[in-house]
Amino acid sequence: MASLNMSKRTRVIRQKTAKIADVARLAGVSVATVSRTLARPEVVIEETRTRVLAAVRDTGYTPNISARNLRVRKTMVVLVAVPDIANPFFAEVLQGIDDTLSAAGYGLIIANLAGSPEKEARYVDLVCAGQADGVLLLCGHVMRSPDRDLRDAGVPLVAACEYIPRESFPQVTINNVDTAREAVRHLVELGHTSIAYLSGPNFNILEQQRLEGYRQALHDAGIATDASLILPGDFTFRTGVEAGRTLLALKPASRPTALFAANDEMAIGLIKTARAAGLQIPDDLSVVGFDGIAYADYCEPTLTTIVQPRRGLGATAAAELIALMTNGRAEPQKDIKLPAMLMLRDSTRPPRRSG
Amino acid sequence: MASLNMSKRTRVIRQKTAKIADVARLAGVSVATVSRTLARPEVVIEETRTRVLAAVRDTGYTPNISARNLRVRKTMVVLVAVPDIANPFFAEVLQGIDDTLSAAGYGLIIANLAGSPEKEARYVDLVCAGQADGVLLLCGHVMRSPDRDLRDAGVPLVAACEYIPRESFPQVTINNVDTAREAVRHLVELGHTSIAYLSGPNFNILEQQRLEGYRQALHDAGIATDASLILPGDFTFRTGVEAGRTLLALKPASRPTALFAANDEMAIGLIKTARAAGLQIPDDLSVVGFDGIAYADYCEPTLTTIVQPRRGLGATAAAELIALMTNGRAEPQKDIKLPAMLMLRDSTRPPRRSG
DNA sequence: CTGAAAGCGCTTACAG
DNA sequence: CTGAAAGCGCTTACAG
Repeated sequence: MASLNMSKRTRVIRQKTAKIADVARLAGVSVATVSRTLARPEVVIEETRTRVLAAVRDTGYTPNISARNLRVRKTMVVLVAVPDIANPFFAEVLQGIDDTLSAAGYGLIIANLAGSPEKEARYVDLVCAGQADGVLLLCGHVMRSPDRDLRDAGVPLVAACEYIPRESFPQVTINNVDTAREAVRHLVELGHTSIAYLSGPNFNILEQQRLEGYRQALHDAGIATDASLILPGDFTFRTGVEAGRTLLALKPASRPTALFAANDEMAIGLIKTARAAGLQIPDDLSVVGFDGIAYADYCEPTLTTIVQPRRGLGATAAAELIALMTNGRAEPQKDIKLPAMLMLRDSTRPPRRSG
Repeated sequence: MASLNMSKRTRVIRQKTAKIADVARLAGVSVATVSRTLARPEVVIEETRTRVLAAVRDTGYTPNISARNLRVRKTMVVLVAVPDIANPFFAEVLQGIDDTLSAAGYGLIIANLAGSPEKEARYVDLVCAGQADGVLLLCGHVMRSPDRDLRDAGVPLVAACEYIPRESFPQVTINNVDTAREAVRHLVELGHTSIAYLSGPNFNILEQQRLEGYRQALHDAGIATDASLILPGDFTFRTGVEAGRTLLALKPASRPTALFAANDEMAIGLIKTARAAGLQIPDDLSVVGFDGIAYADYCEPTLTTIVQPRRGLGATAAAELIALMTNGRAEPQKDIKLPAMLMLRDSTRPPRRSG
């Protein structure tokens, strides 16, 4: 019994990992040579290289990264600040980031801000302590802690998705104004003249830009903006449902024939509510969303929307950051816009009594 | 002009960060005392502590984590292996993990396996190189590289969501068999006797368990399993749509009156297809899903489904791992089951010609 | 092409 | 209660 226990225990003991000195001893060379062989094999003569590589294999050696990092003052880690990791939109952007970063040998620390200043502060401190070589900001602001600002950390910063005004680091976004304008123009071209807007939260830059695009498109078409057609929302399904109720409460005659929602989730909530009350989509109401989440293609009717290049946004931002971390020097201000696409589906058509 | 350039450049220079020796000098103590003051303040007399803390503040000192890790042989990092980071299901589990881990001071490296053996191997090597203190497996298997197995890394492992058979580390899951059985029993109790099953991929453990639950429930009810009512799927919306078509191709008389889908996405795809062809849900066909994704509450009709405690799964698994990393010793085999809940919504009701 | 040695920034017995 | 010193595992000028 006792011996059985013992054998169970021994399995748990951490295997002592080989260090560079072990490899050197086995290969009969100095640690410097082992290090060189691994870093720049071409600088070592073939015979040595063969011996070292064999010793590496036999010992199962992998370099201790903490030690290397301490020595070269790099971490090979990038911090990615996301507002909410559970949001599928960011999950796909993260995929693009992860692909690019991990291919270049970088690790990824995900800072899920989740609206918590404490978490944000902790992550700022982490970066200031030199735990990351660069930061990718998907959160629409430069992170802060009570007594520090991420800009003081001395590592490159790149923003993506949510543009941060008045900053000099590279930013990778879509043109929200123009794209929103295109979405609304689509409704105008179908013959709609009474077009509502379902907004995001006022303070949000994406909301501000999409609202601006809506305004411009109406202006282009010579349609006056009607403040009563701007419905408040906050990007959640729930506020989409509420906006649907607001719309239903209007007299049919004064009801808009089309609506542009600042994101898909709200659009889908609104459609669901409107249909439940007997409104036909798109016959009675055309709806355009924004984002291109997977569900926009699953719902009933499928949603006409602006599809953002999510993986592309992530991958491009990551590539920018890698360039910065590698060059060590900040580039001149760089503002990269990626194309977004209006995806026509079943939720839009000309108004019933058009022309 | 030149001087303007110069000043722009200097802003970019990395601020030299204070090290422990700087603090020690300023406070007039040894580095050992600074280290102690930070690690165990009570062990230092008040006057010293005050001086050290002031010096820390004045220099803006934060410990270099690579150096500390090298010294104490810890990383304070946990690797989380997820099959697909873009899957909202895992995103929410990740939230629970992140909450628990970051509260305990651990960082999070997300290994997005994405079906790539190369990535998997890279992450295994990373852990074997001592870059993480523990690993959370959400991927249903113990990670491997061509020449290594994660079990050899010598760090604690904990699995969650997808049970891994024949392993001795803690696992945190729901009881898929019993829960699936409960879902099907609900259909039986409504009076259904012809109940189809829309499956996941055969090799997947979750699929196997849910299928088993389906079988048991039918057996409990004295209903013979009909192989023709088991429709193939792979957890994607697309295969849900295909299964919907298969169902529609059947003669109405031989069509099942209810269906249990191994996950929500397939259920929603199937419902959409069935409705488009004129089938009434739930009148002509009752549908139960599995998972409780957000969209199950948005779609039309809302989906009766098994809601998994996603954050709870993540948080519990993280807590287990922390315990293991802290104790340093493996616990006896631990199999934690969290309760999942059948959420009744609008997609189920008694069959038309019941009784 | 290779080795000896310094040093990255910390923590922790060991003395005192 | 505090300090001097060793050492964590690497990389990289500097010689030769």
